Amino acid sequence: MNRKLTIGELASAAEVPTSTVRYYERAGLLKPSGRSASNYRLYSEEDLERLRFIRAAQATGFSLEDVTALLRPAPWGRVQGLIEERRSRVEARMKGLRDVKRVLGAALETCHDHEATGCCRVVADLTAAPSAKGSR
Amino acid sequence: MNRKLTIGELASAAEVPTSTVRYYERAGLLKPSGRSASNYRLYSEEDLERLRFIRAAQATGFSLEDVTALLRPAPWGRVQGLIEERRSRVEARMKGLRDVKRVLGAALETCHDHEATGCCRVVADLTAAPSAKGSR
DNA sequence: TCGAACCTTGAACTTGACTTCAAGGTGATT
DNA sequence: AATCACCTTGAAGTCAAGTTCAAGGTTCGA
Repeated sequence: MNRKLTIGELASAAEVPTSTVRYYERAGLLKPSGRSASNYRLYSEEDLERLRFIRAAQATGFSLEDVTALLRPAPWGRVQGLIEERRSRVEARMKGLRDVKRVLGAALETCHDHEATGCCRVVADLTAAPSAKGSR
Repeated sequence: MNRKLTIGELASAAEVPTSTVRYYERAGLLKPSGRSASNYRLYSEEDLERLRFIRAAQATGFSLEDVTALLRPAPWGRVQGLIEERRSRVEARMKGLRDVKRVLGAALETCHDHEATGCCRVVADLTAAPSAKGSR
């Protein structure tokens, strides 16, 4: 039990190419927890979870540098602040996504409205400018 | 009223460099709605909204190609399907973000727990592997 | 009428995130 | 003992998304 994975096993479990895993290692994001007698990289289940986290964070718009910061162990005391900061960045992204979703929903309605015209120029009202209003 | 904006005005309203605006034009994402007598680009409020949308979508992990697709007017009939597809991509990102958020929350707790150790290795339990569970 | 702060184009450069290549070693099967 | 699918390293190549550069034209306040 608790078997170690080779790079290929890890990679296919997380659905990333092995080349990417090696790249993440170069980038300091994911080090194998060991090496086999024949110098093969060996990874633990935690490494797999870490890799999955990297991909999840990245897929939602964080750069690898961001992810590095997200994953970096920090001396207690700073941790709380860091996490708060990280959470607020996530919040900001969520807001962005909600905007995008709203636009898509609105688009659907609008399209439906003038279905007759045969065409629809999505996205008329959008992110609702946060400041500087006056016209209209 | 309904004044047209120069590229600089547009850019500062949306907080992007003018070079980026020109780049988006090259990329086919945002064309000025007109030109001045002296060949300056001129943009409408709608262009500004479009630009803001581009940035919002992009900030949440969509590539410019994705955004192009999101914004492309489509013949009615295909629109509905396209929007559904786009919405599901947004949903996927939201889910990813929720995972990241959860991890950060968990991290905070964990840190708090062994505050005494002086250090915290964030992210032990993560995206909760969708399949292949058995250990632990 | 001058200078500062804008605008134009095209082309070259940069950065992040990978991918591909070359030249080999390893390990399981036949 | 061979073959094939894995693994190793280092270096080079690629692609998206900008940024920067060079060489000029424009607009506006002093």
